[in-house]
Amino acid sequence: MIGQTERYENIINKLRSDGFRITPQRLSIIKVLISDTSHPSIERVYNQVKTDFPTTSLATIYKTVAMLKDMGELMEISLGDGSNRVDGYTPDPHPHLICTRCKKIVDADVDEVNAVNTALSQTYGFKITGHRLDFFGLCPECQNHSKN
Amino acid sequence: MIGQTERYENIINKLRSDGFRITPQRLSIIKVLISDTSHPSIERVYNQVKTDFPTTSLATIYKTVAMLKDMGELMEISLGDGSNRVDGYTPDPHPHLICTRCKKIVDADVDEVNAVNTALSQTYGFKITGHRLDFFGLCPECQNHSKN
DNA sequence: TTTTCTGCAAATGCTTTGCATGGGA
DNA sequence: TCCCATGCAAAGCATTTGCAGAAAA
Repeated sequence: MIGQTERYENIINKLRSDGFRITPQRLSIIKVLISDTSHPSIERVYNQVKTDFPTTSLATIYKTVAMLKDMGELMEISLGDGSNRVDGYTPDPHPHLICTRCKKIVDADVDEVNAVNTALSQTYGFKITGHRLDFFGLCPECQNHSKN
Repeated sequence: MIGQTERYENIINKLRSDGFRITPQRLSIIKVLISDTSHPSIERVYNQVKTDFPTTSLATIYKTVAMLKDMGELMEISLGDGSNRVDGYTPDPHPHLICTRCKKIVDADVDEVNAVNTALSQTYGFKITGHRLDFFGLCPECQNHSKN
């Protein structure tokens, strides 16, 4: 796991070498994405960026997120109910634990995932390039006061 | 794994005991869903049902699919690109292998998934009630003629 | 100066909803 | 008969697109 500052520099350099322009909006969006560990919605990213750039539009957020996604710098997480979230904090694939009550999303990291990956490649002949592993359930907090 | 006929009966009985009415449209939709192994889109289900009931509306398909989803009889699979598919063939959670080139979806079944499940519960304290495991990559066929 | 990016607004596409009619129970 | 279900059309909503002006290189 590399530091945030280094990661930020890397992304900027990649943008530059890919011929993309470095705009203040993009810098702001990248900053928010790599520092927000809460798996924010696009709307939430938008609101955070707007504190820097009040004139920023939602469309720009969408475009930049799509660009970074193409570059492999972030993942999209789709909740069960149709809504989407962005995970730019850790670009490497990893499972998510999604609390169906409070909608909290926790990054999980267990070795067994690699075993599944290997087993699937060998059994089905797929060349796996990515995965989305979402586990739905109740987080420890919600297991207690979940009388509803 | 139970037979299709038995599964069909089970769903009908469950509908009845839950106070839902048995309509020819519902029967037709259920038949299509539990027999179609291709992980069809809603649109595809719609077209198949229309051969039985030409007057069927998309809205009815959506409503029935939502009902069956609530009953736990089917899953929704979200492809990377925003489009959704329905998996009503096997109601038990299982990983999907999604080919990003030809959009084929393969049901996978590997023991290692249970190990991941257990590890997550123990490590993070979540009470896991469901999961959606999508692996993206290239199927064996597309690995060959994928020069594009 | 050239070309890309931004931001607005309109368009899109999937899904849901309201409501009058039809049809199970 | 009573209500739920259907099907149409309209509404909703998140996301995408077109385009004129702004800004990076």
